[in-house]
Amino acid sequence: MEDDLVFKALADRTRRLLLDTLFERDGRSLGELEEVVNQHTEMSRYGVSKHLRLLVEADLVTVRKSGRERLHHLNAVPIRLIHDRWIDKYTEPHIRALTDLKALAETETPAEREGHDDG
Amino acid sequence: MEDDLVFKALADRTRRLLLDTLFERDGRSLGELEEVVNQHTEMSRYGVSKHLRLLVEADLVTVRKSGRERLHHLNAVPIRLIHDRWIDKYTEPHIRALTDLKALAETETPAEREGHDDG
DNA sequence: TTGACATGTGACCTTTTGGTCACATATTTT
DNA sequence: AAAATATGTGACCAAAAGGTCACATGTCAA
Repeated sequence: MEDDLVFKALADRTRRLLLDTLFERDGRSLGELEEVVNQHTEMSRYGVSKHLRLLVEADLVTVRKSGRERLHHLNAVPIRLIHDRWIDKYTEPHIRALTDLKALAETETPAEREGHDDG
Repeated sequence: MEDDLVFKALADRTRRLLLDTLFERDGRSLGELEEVVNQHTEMSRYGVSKHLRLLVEADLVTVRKSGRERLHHLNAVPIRLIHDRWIDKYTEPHIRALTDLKALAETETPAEREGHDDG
C-alpha cells in the first residue's frame, strides 16, 4: 500500500509548505526551497532535504537534474487520486457547491456576516 | 491552522479505512465501525473510538445522535479543499486525464502490459 | 586537478502519535 | 430503579516521526 507514503508525506506542515511553494512556481532547487522554508520557520538544509525526499518517495514531487542542481516539480496526480477515493463523480458537483460557498463565506468581512445565522 | 487536523487525520491507515467504510455506506455506529475494522486488523473499541474522535475533530466525519447510538457520516468537503489547494481549475482536466490513464493501466492484466514502454 | 558549490545518507536524540485500559456518562429495557 | 447497551475521556506505555549533524558524492569554474 504505497498510498500510505502520500498521506504520511502530506501530514507534515513543512512538506505542505514545500508543495505550496512548488504549486506557486515549479522547478526549484533545494537551496531555493530551503530559503522559502526559512521565511516561515527555522530549519536546516538537512531537514528540508529530508522532507523533500519523503515528497519524492510519495511521488508528490518529481526531480530533474540540471547540472549540479536538482530541480523539483509538483506532481498533483496523487492529490487527484485522494479526491477520487472519497468523492464520486455523482456527488462531486454538490461538494463543489459547498466548498465554493465556504470560500465565499471566508472572503466576507465580519460586517457582511451580520445577520447570517447557520443554526 | 486547523487544516493540520485534516492531514493528520488522513495520515493513519485505520482512519482511512473508516472513511472508506463510511464512503461505502453512511450512518454507522461506533460498534458497527469497530466490527469492520476488526475484519482487517485487531483493535479494541477504545482504539476505534479514538480514531473516530480525530476524524470528527478534523471535520471529515460528522456525528448525529440517535438514541444511545451515535451515527457517523462522511464529510467530503475537507477532501475537496485539499484537491483545490494543489490542483487549479485550469490544469484539472489534464490531471484528470492522467489519473484516468493510471486507473486504466491498473486494470490491465500483466499480459496486456507487454510491449508498453514508458521510458 | 583543485577548491567551491549543491546535495544525499545514516546515526542519533527529542517529540508526537497509536493503542490499551480503568473509569465515567447517557439511553433503553425490564 | 436496576441491568444492559453504547459510547466518551484521561493516564499510560511503546512505536514512529521530526530535526540536526558528520561525512559523503557529484558538478562547475579556474
